[in-house]
Parts: sequence; C-alpha cells; structure tokens
Amino acid sequence: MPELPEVETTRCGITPHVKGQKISQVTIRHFQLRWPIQDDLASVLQLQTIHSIERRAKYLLFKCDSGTLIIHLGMSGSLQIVSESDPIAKHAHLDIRCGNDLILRFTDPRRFGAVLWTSEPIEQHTLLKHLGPEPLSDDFSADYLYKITRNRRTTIKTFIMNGQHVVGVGNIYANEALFLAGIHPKTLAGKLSKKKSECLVPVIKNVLKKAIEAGGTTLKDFRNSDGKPGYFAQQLHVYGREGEACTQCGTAISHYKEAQRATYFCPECQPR
DNA sequence: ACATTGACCTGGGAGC
DNA sequence: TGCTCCCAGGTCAATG
Repeated sequence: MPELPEVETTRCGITPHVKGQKISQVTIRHFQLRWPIQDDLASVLQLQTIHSIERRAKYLLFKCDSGTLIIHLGMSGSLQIVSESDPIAKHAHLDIRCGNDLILRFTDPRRFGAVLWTSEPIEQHTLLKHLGPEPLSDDFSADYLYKITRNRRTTIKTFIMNGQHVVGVGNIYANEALFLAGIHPKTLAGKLSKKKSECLVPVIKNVLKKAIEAGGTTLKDFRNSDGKPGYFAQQLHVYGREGEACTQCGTAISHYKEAQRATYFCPECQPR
C-alpha cells in the first residue's frame, strides 16, 4: 500500500512520539516477514535509545545507539502509535514499547514488509547501496534522467519505477506523473526527448510533494500513524479511473497491464 | 548489462 | 451463504 508519500507521512507522524525514547520492551508475534526477523532482535533493541527516524527510499531508518533498525512497509504494512490498552489486531507482528509507555506497532497482513537490524553504516547496507537518488533531491534532475535513459529499451513507466534509477516512485504516482507530463506510459525510455525529460522530473517532484501534503493516498486501508486516511486519492487524475472522463479533455481513461502492474492513461493527453 | 517474469502472502470484491 | 477467481500501493531473485 505505501508509496513514498505514505512512508513519509508515517515517518512524520511517529517521530514526535518515538524520537529520543529508550526502548523498554520489544514483542515479536510473527517473525516471518519478507525476510525472517532475526531471532534475537528483541534483546538487541532492549534499552537502546532511538535517536532519529530517517527515510531512504521507502525504508524507515530508526537510528539507535549501536545500529539502525530498518523497517519497510511492503504492500500492506503500517506503523501506529498505540497504548497498552489498545486491542492487538490479527496482523500486529511487532511492538516496540518506549519509555513514555507508548507502543510503536507494526502491522502487515500480507507480510511483504521487512524488519531488519544492521550495525554497519547504513548506506553500505545491501538493500540500500544500489538505490538511485531521492526524487525530491537535486540529484534527481532532468539532465540526470535524460542521460540515464539513453539507449534503454524498457518503457518509461517501468524505468521510473525502478529504484536503481530513482527511488520512491511507485505505481500510483508513476501513472499520475506520466499523465501530468503528457507522456504515454509505453514510450520507450530511450526515446524520451530532452524536453519531455525536463517536464517529467519536476512533475514527479510535484506530485510526490502534493501527496505528502495531503497525507498520502488511501485507496483501501492506508492509515497514518494517528489512524487517519490520506486524502490524495481525491486528487488522482488517472489511477483507478478506467472508463471515467479525463479531467483535462473528457476522453475515457484507458487501462492495461504493464509489467504486471495496472496502468492508466488518457489516450488524448498522452499520445504515443 | 539489461529486460522480463515469478515469487512472496493475505484479504476483499466480483461473479456464479 | 459460500465457493472460486482475480486483484492489490513493492521489490528481490532467477532467468533469458
């Protein structure tokens, strides 16, 4: 469920409750996530202080005394601040109790998420070291995108969703950005013109920023750390709108599968 | 090196 | 009501 805006919304929501707190108790109810949670994680985390909560791509990084707790929300994960009296729902796999007696609870029905511990420098971690630039950083520029797309034969949609090229652009926002830039999703990356590249990069930044401001996108069940939905779904132009009228020209939105992911576009506004 | 596909897992909705 | 099938916001691993 979560794309970068949802992860960032989560990070901002939990930070005031968790930052600077000492971990008093860790309860792990289900170790089998995308990768198994290491079996001594509870004792490793015990009595460590969480100094900051950072984000790289869609990974949340909890910087502790002797290392970093890495949490990825996968497709269906969420983190909430709860109290001891809150009922433990079915897929609440991990609780991290802090000195203020608030509990950071990781819930993930599909278990595509991950909870990992590392004591090595975080940028050298296997999962992080090959990631492309953050989409909201200056490193993600029109020049950069134009250069790295040369001679690439995959489609532009698949290309921008690849974290080696740029991180944090998931299926919803890839669809939305290509619509807003007037680019057909099947355009070959190598055929992206300089001009379209100069259009697409700011559009990606803008759509992600707007979504963060709206608290993310709630399609079915995304909730921020306060249990509230995100409101960006109201601003979606094409995602999930097959057959509906394009907001710009009224043409029916088309739909197909691209690399196993639902793809939506306006045939009029996004010509091939 | 690059491109494509399968795999991981549960729940919800559509259709019968 | 209940069964089956298809779909879902991610991304690594294996294959060609």
